[in-house]
Amino acid sequence: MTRPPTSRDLARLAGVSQATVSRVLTNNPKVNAATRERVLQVLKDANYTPNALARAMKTGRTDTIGVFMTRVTSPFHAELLDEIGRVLSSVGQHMILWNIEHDPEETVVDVLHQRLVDGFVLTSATYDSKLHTMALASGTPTVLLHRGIDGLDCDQVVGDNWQGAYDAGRYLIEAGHTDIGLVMLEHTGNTSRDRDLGFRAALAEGGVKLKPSNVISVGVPHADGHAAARKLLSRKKPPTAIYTVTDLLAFGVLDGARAVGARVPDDVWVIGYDNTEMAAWESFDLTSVDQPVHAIVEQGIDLLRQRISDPTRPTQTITLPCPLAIRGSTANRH
Amino acid sequence: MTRPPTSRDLARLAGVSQATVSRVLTNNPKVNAATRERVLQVLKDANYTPNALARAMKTGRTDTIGVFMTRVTSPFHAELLDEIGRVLSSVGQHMILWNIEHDPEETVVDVLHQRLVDGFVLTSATYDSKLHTMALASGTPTVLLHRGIDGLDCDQVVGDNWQGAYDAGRYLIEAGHTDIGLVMLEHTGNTSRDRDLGFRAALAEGGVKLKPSNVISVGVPHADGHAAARKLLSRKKPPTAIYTVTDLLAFGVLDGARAVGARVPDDVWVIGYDNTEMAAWESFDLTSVDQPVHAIVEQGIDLLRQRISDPTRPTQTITLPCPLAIRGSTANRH
DNA sequence: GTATTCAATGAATACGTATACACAGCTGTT
DNA sequence: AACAGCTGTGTATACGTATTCATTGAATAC
Repeated sequence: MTRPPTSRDLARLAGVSQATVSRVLTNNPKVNAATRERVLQVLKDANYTPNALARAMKTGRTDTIGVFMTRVTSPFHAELLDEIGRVLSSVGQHMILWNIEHDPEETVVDVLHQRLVDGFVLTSATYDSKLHTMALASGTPTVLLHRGIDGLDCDQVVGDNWQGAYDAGRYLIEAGHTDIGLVMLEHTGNTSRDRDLGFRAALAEGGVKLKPSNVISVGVPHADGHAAARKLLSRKKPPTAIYTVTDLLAFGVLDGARAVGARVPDDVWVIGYDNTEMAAWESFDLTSVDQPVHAIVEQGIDLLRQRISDPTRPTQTITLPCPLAIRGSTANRH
Repeated sequence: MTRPPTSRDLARLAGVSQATVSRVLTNNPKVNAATRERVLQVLKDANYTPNALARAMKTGRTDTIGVFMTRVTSPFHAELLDEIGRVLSSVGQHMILWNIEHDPEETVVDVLHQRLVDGFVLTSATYDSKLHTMALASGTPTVLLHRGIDGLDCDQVVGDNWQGAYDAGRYLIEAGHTDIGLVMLEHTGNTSRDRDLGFRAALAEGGVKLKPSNVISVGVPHADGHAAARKLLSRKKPPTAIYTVTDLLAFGVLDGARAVGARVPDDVWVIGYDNTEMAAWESFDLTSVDQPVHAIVEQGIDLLRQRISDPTRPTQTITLPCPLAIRGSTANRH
């Protein structure tokens, strides 16, 4: 098959007009049942599929959602992407994926005008602030998943980072820890910040002071968690618990602990954030604050689709609870 | 901006015809230099971007590549996806991503006819044999990355799995191992098979017999590697080395070893395949056969683009060497 | 000075679909 | 018997761009 058949070709075959074929395709009720049957048979025989481009040009809808991500190789991001793919597929939408680390900014901005997609999913809003600004300015329906921006007039679905962090802190306090390490991200953003503030709030409420020397700001990679742990645990009097704002950093901390000979949880407890699948691996067996990925994505895509069908509805921010998943890295002390 | 400006709008503004605007956009040389300047200025002022759909319909090219993957959350696949995104972006192509685990088969087949993409990248050819059959039958330019299919008339770029596995086996033999475990995948496919056969060939050549009870076929997940290790290592006389056909399984094996108290590499050596970033983490410190992901993707996309511009050129299969990356999980014995 | 080439541009069309509009045939009401 | 309403269908058009064709004016060649 060199050239795929068009609706006009099939109309001729079925002995009807192109318009009627189109009506059958769009389930237009104004078609005689017998005619519809006949046309459907012809379509099936020809193995016909409408040209998505032509359809999109006419209707202005592409059934495609643009997804912006960073660091696909990071465990949590991979799970997020996987879930986005699952949900979009289940509602019959395609996904165009852009990695804002690789794509030059101009490309990204251009895409907004090209009408290639019906809407945008942004998962790393804080990484590139220009992105959501441009997205909103373009008028394209947009939803922020996982990372939100306070006060932005845009649909958002995020985990309750403050609460999750607070619960983690409270858990440590109740277990009697008083010398606690905090590994946070240097770059500022809602997510990281709340995972920091909530934790501090719990400690303060429990009357535990967080020593400035116990707070370490690092970059994203595993190696940074590793370095932080070495720094914290090679002290004469190391903290008895370390909380990190991502699982990836926690994995690094666990490795760092191993490197300096500190036993987990006997010598030091470790808590991460995200509750990735890997946290359950025996190597890590990591207590972690769970992000309800499925619910975040499901509700986010739902908001997005609502906005696509009705751009005037008021924006909504949904915050979902993040329960603590307790594992061996914080086994109860005796 | 409710409706993005069209080339016709801008033509009016610039005092030229729509055709001239189009000529400027496509770098058609038959435009007066002064006119071109004037039009370009107007385009810039209006922040104009051509409608990608209309352009695609006219030219038959979408500048979009369709990528089919499975298990994005698997470390190697995530790295592969990341690299594909990087390379496509660098050549100005968009990426539509389908996860063939989530997308119903009919959807996948439909997409082939919709002309949404200029070409396909298949990264899990063996997982769903219908996919490449359909892709090729549709006449859409297609390249198989990472997983190839013997004798298929289709561009392919794969690592030399047989050689990589052979080298791994040879490395163990030369270190004096004689009781060796093999953890392979149950489902058949070129990749997994060659990673099996090459390894066996090395052992045979070295005069080492692979006990049937030392060969374990499992599924994909980490947990399966874990179970395999427990089975192998809880024997009265466990093997002194275990080779697995993926890093993910090797991570599971390392965890399993830890669970039964076997020390790595003192009691047992472990070798994986893929050389994922995680293999270098201290938790694992895994010796692994390296897959040249960057080269695979780079050359694969290159083949694909060549085929898009000239569909008649003969297909090509490129096989790239896979060197062994040696780490602590196989520290030299003394 | 006329004929011929050529550069630059506009007018018109096509890509494949969805849909507004027109119209034919039929039913049912008065 | 005439008219309004309804159903089903075809004709024509529009979406926004790229491109063929025709046209114009200028420049070159004799």
